[in-house]
Amino acid sequence: MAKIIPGKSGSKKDVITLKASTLFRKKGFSATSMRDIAESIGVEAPSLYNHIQSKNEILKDICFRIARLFMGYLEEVESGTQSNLSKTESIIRFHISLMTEEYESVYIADHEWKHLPEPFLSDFKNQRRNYRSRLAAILQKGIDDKEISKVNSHVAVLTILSAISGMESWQRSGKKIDAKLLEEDMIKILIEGLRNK
Amino acid sequence: MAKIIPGKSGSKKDVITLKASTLFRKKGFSATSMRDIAESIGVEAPSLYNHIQSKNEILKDICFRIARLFMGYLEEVESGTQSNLSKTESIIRFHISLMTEEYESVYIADHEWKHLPEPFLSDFKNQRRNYRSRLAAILQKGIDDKEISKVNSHVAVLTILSAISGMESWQRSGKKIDAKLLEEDMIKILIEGLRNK
DNA sequence: GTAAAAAACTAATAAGTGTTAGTTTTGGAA
DNA sequence: TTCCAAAACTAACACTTATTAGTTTTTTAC
Repeated sequence: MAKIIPGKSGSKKDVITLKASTLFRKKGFSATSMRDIAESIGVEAPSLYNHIQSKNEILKDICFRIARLFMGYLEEVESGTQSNLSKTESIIRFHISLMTEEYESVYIADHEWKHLPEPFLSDFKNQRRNYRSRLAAILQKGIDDKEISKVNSHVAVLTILSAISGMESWQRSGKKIDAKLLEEDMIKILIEGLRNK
Repeated sequence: MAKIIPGKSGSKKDVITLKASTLFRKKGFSATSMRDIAESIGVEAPSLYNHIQSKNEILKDICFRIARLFMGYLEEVESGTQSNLSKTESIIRFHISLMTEEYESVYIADHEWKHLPEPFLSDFKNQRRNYRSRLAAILQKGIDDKEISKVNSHVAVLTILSAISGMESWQRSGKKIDAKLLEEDMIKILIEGLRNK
């Protein structure tokens, strides 16, 4: 009866992914059923299978799209010529902006990836590890140049990424704080915390 | 056949809660079945109901115990006479130490509370909000005293709590970094990021 | 050693899971 | 109008879910 109408979002698969993202973020991947997703679109559950292969595929698509975005930007920054502290700031800003623009997907890639089936789980974890150690390498260079204060670079990466990832709890909570202010204050705390004095 | 043997942990209910915590953290609350919990103890699922009321009760116990610990420490600090930056540091240190000592439970209280059934969900969210705004109040006083740099206090709270909450991903990853080093470096970044210059 | 209480067991329930099969409806092109 | 493919539908599958009922085993207390 009802029909999946692709909006500006693109294909019907995209509509499903979008609606599923909202639910995965709100209730978690495991607690979200295919019937939940179908209902939020206004369709019966089996109809979804005309457009997707499985529930897992939706999760996989979300996680790897986000991973690709982050990895792409990291590569851009790596080949740049700015100082390492400034490279770090660029990456933090990218994380924050992606978090504000696509926080449902970013949240899922951050918190629900553990439900990926193999071999995607291993692949994702590798990409994650790779990303973090390359970010740590940038920080380490900054530390060696005495531009960044002497801390364990992996701890610094952890601190940065976690701080940003927690933005989602603000995103949900009704935007009492202006997005730009949030970004600037968070940058201030993190960058001043890292800067060598 | 097998029997639930209460170790040093206390009652049999405590054993169940402990084993459940490990699974809830590893697989998530929804993806963990009562059979999973039972198996990890070496017992059949229905036997668990001699000691607990429901799966939800386990989650409730975990979340509220952690909430009580944090709230208790906050009250202690609030009534202290140290500077506000130093109060903040105490609280950060408490968070970090609880995270290293009881990271499974802390992780669950941090990430799985959304699966609490009403009215516990509302109660928990209220406590959470209350805790955060009281922590923000401490920071605000520090800002007014020009001891802490001028940032939005709620953003600062968010940054601090999220940074610490991310420690769990290190906890899991095989402790390559020494716990004390992690604590000191994280404190360094956060406190130097907050200190007024 | 025996009685009572605690805690395990098996069997079963009703509801929910992702997904498939087979069928009907829909929308666009000829 | 007719035809065809896309995409919806209903019915059903095999399985898993939390939990209950009823029973047997184990532990505790005397």
